[in-house]
Amino acid sequence: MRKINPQGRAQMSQKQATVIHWFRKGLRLHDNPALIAAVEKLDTLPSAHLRPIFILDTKLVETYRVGANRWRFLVDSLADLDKSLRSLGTRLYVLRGDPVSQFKFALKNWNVKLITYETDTEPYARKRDVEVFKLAEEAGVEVKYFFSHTLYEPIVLLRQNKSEAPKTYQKFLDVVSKAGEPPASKVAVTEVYKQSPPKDPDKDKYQLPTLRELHVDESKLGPHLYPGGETEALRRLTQVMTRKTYISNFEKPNTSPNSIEPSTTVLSPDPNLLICKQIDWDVNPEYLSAWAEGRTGYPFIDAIMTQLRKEGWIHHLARHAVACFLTRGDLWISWEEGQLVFEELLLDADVYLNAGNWMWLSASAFFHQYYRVYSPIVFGKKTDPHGEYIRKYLPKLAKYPPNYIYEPWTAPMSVQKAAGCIIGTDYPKPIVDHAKIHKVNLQRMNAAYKKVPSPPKKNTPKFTRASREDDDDSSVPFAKKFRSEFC
DNA sequence: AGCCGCGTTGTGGGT
DNA sequence: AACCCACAACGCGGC
Repeated sequence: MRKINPQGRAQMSQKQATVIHWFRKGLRLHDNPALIAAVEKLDTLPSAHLRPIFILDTKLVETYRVGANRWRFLVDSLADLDKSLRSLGTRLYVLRGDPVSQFKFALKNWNVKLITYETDTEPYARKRDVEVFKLAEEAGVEVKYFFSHTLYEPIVLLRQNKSEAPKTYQKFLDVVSKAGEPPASKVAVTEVYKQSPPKDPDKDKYQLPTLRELHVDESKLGPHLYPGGETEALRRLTQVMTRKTYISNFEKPNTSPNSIEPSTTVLSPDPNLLICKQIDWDVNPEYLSAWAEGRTGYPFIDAIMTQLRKEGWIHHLARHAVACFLTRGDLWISWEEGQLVFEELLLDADVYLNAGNWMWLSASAFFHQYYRVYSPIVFGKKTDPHGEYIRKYLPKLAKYPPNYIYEPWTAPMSVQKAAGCIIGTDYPKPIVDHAKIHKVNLQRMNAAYKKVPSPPKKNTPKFTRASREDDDDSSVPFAKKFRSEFC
């Protein structure tokens, strides 16, 4: 007669197969290929248990600077996700601790058959995922990951660009245009178990986090304008999509102050990916105020700055001319000073467009042909040879003949007297000699561009160039392929 | 969405 | 008719 001992029975129940879907960023049921893959796996494993998990990295909670509102957004999102999962006969299991330890525990105790997740390209996530992947590999457990956080697989785009991130807008467009159509979105998961759900062995464990647990100082919470969660997000999306005028005008953001929050991915603060060239700009309050107040002695520049100050709008090429003059062209003052003046004076100032355009024009980012220097004398002549624009905004110079109006300091004294405007008395002499200073500045730009940026920290996961053989998925073991892309 | 100097080519008037 | 010459227009490379 065989003895049945309770321990053995417990052991038997632990043998129930488990499929893990690891939620990280994509806290949603719709358009979630990794969740779909997890659910599909259940078909081949009768009575298997799905564990949708979220790991609260407690060390991160203690050290990562996240505001109260953002923590609340996460708590909201997880609660909404849990609610949706419960309606499908499952739930969210919130594990606590470092992800590697949590997976060690799970792999040891849950008879895991498959782990699925959505890829995350942030450095912290890549390092974490590589470690978890190794653990799973050692345990002989299959892992499936999917690119669904971004429209395209970043690795594929990188490969198309020789494994380098595009740093100009044109390059970015080129790369995307060769990538073809992004994959179609996936329908929401609406069913998990075909039969009645297996019993939850951890009914009272792995509960949702609370604000208190996350040390949220509730006095720092702002009004609850944007609750987190898939349900609320879809509601807002649906609502926006009914506003046809808003949508059709969205490409012209200058008409709409209430735009959707911009993505911050392009301006990542990661110090290893510094986008902005670090240039040794001068601090020169005299030059700065002369520029801002339209008394540089260059009529074309001063006329533009006068129009800006008086009327609040200047043509975009005029913006180019004065931005170049302030920064790399002549005065060698930081674009951030110019940004502040434009922000103060431009009726159409948009903080992101303004900052981006100043970086562009100063050749600090996106645009790098720094030897393309606008002349404060000849640039305006091409479209206004008689200087009518200058006459309008600088009436002191209105009587200068066309051949002197762009550089009145070259006019003979007789001409200056006849025009009723003595240079150096009635209108300033040029504060810099453009012909000389722009050459000096070219050398300074040259030096700034030659300066090697500080090397990336060691151990930072880095995209490496994949060899041609790796393109054939079937010939390369999954783990090797994964490492070649993520380690 | 630069500017300059240089060389080449084209043009028109004059000898 | 053939040639000279000044000048404009254009393309290119370097910064």
